[in-house]
Amino acid sequence: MDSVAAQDDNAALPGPCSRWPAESIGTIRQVMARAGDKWSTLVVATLQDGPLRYTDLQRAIPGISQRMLTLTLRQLQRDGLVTRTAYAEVPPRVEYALTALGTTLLGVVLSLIDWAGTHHQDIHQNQIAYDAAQAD
Amino acid sequence: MDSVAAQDDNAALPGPCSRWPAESIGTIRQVMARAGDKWSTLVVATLQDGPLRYTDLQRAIPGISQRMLTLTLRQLQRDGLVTRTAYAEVPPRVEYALTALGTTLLGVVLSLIDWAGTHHQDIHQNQIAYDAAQAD
DNA sequence: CCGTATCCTGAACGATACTG
DNA sequence: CAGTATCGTTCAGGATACGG
Repeated sequence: MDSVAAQDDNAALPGPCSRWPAESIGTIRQVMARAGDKWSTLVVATLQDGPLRYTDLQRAIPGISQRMLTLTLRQLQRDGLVTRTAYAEVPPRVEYALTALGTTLLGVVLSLIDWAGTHHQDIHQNQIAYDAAQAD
Repeated sequence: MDSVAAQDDNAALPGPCSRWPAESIGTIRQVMARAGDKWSTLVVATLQDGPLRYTDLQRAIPGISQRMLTLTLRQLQRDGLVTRTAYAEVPPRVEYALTALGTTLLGVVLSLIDWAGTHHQDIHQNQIAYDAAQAD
């Protein structure tokens, strides 16, 4: 098992003259580590229409490795964002689903994805323009 | 300078689909690399009230290194999310500000931060419960 | 079918030193 | 003041192989 880096830096940082309340930095960072993680985001978004099995998730998310899928699911489960339900059958079946909390995150994630779809073309053009300007 | 890895994944994201259109994965990943990055997020959020100078940003964001601040600003600038304005004065002054596009991202980012503030306590409790269950 | 265990590489990041 | 250049480390994450 890899290190999971679940460190709790909710404690205040020593930085008096910050615009950001120092304690919120840790909070934001913690949330970003989950809500901003590309695999977590994709898994949450993929579960939006209902429970899915491990293999279904793997097929639904091209490019994810077994390792990262398992790791991501464990994190989400630990955070209470998804549930894992194993059915004692043959062959074995395991289903993952969003919790109520996970569903609240889904809203935010979908906003992000929506923003992506709306603006990625603009961004791409900006990048081309910027790179062209640098080439001078 | 670090590699910038500006890979080109095209195709628009049409809308919610039960399975992920493979071509949208790249798009999402690209956006996540910006909108989900902790430093980018913090910089954008810090610029919400108006333009700031390099040093101000550094003070406003505890824990960011010079290197990452510069790198993050360059990325955001390249994506057309922030502007860089240098005034030919003595001493030199450079101001960074959100573009219109950057402001649209700000909304999403603030949602994310809001979600963080609302639920991080729950998440923390879930983690404790999960860890306790594992300890058996 | 649903994972876990191990190895390994390259990218991210911080620290430090230097410049216009 | 506002960066750039370089180095060293850490670690995320892919590939692979194996177990329940």
